[in-house]
Amino acid sequence: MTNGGRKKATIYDLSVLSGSSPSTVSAVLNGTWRKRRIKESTAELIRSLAETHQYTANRQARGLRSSRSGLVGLLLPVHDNRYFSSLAQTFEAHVRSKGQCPIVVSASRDPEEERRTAETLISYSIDELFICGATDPDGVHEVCEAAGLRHINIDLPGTKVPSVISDNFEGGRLLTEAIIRHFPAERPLEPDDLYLFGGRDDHATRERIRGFRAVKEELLGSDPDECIWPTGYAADNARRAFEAFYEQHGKLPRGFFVNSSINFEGLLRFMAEHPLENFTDLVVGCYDYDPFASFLPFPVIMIRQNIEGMIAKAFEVIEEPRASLQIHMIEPQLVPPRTALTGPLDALMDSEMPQE
Amino acid sequence: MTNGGRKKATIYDLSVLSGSSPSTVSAVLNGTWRKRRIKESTAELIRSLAETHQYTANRQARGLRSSRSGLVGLLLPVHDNRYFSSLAQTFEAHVRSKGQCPIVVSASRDPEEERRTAETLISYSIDELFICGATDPDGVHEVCEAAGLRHINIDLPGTKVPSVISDNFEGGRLLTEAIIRHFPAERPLEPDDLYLFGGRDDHATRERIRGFRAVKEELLGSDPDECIWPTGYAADNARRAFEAFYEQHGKLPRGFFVNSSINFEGLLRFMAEHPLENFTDLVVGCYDYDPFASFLPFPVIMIRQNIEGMIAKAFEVIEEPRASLQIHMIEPQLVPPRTALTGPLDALMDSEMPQE
DNA sequence: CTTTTTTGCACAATCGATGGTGCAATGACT
DNA sequence: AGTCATTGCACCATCGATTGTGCAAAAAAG
Repeated sequence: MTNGGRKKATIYDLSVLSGSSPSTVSAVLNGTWRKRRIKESTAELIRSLAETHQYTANRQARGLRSSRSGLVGLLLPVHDNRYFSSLAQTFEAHVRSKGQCPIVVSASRDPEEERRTAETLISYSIDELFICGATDPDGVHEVCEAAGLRHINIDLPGTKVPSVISDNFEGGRLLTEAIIRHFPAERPLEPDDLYLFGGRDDHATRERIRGFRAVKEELLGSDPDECIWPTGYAADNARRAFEAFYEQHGKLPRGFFVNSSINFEGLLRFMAEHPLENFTDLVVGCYDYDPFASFLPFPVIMIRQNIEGMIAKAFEVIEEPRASLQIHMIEPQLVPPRTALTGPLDALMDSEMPQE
Repeated sequence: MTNGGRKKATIYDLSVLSGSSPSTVSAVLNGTWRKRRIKESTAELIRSLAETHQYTANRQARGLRSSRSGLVGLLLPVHDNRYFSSLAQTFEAHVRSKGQCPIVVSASRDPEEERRTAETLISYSIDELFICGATDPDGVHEVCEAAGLRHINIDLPGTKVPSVISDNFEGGRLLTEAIIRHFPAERPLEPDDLYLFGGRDDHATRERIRGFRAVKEELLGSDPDECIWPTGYAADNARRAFEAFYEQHGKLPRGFFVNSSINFEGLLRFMAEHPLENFTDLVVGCYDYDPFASFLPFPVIMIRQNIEGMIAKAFEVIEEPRASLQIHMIEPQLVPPRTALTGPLDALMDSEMPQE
């Protein structure tokens, strides 16, 4: 270690070593030195000193002075789910490619927590905030607005700044239609055989339900209200809903529209406690994609939201100086059963060679 | 908005408004005011002003002064995977409960990227770093050491600071034994029917292989070298390995030990291109737990690493002033097929009530 | 009514980097 | 030789919060 082992070198250290002033050192190391007419040889000297002393700028100091931090925040409902973790992965790649540092935090779908978390991020002077799947996007907006922080909504729209979301109506339609058509013509699905479980009273769920009902009306001719069970996003709430249904009817519906992979986990929990034979005439549609779920022993039709598309669009829109207050819809994709799609990891993994 | 809409209030603003000095304001708002013998009524006044002006401390300024930031880092290989995203979720909860801000970043299992990422985090003066699944933990250690940053290894051990890892040998044994015993006595598994796929030359893989081989030797009497295929962690590498095997043998092995859920995705990719009938006499063991994988149409035995246990232990050890250079092993758990376990989300979701 | 103690707070340096401004030294030009 | 422009850099205030120190005013003690 060139360094004694402890404290990091500062521009003042390098200033002493190089015989230049701190401002010169600063200019050399942050790239503004040409503008300041620093001699090439001076710059060279300082750069080499920085190198040997492993200098890295203290970003808190820089951020304090410039009131920017190089941090870009992503506010998620939760981490532990393939949809949001893929979002995080993709977000990270985008932020890194701009030379900034991603900071991904979850707020449990709790409006209060969302605001507090945004406050915290703001106190670190983050440069931008991507608000994903927030229960109260406009609440978070106020916090950002008050701090003059650029932000954008993803996945669930707000009314104060632009949003980039999945086309949930169309996705709901696609998925519902695919479920219905998956049943053979000789044993067609009845209207009261197709239920929607999960989700809550948010924009995404409402739109999916709208698509669901439209297609049911269109293809099955009717659309009973009792086929909609919004159980919230917790897996265990969904499980209880399935249990309740099973108690009531002695069986499950033949067709399911499950509103998210988390709700789908509730179905697994139900299934773990009931014999497999009960699920031979079952088609599940899930609004989310998970590779393992796609291969379950009954037909699972999934919707994969276009994560790369949404993130890319969001970065595009957030850079626009005067973006119009608009909801950008990104088309999701229908995934037939037994399909293994590639994800954001596949872009990374090239570098990883088998050992030995 | 009490605030005009723009710049955040500072202690100087409050100092003017309250008629006290900035240092008094600071002391009141950071809790050290009793030590400084500030009058209760003064404190009260300042607190109420802070409230109405929505004051929040600028953490870059605080961090600069105190050379602490309140940020705690978690360095992951990747986000997009249930194991690591559960880790992130659990880590977040722990950090939050200490009143600090979690910052989770991934480094793609690339040693160079790992060091750079650690450097970046250090430049933000993070207070602690949890190094999870790093390809080169000791490389990251050097960076941390040079900056005087407390750190600890998780999941993959290093040699310079304490590590908290899964007991991979025991987990490997458990999983291998469960795979073997899952075959009925009348059609027992032959030694060359049980293969291990995935992983690379890291501590975890080596230990799992050691467990695998020990159990094979013990229960099946022999343990051919060609049954070990370390393909790296990329899904597509694993897929190619399965294809290659299939080419070569015209079938898959009857028993699989798959080294991670990411490798398991490679198996799915393989299966998507081959008829389902090929997989009737197949038992898969996977070193990772994923609820959907557990319900696949063939027996899937999984290992769930004790994430909560590992994180809790890591926080405990990292707080110890002079922790001994030790590898703490946390026992993983064998998960039989068709099991839906609860995860870190279940602790959160209570607050989420079904709507309507 | 002094002297001592306690109370309550203000002052000022500091953390590390940034960027506007000023000024000496050098070279160019008449 | 004298004027002017250019080069190359140093100086200093600043960002917002923290913290050691000092010192008046009030209270207690004598």
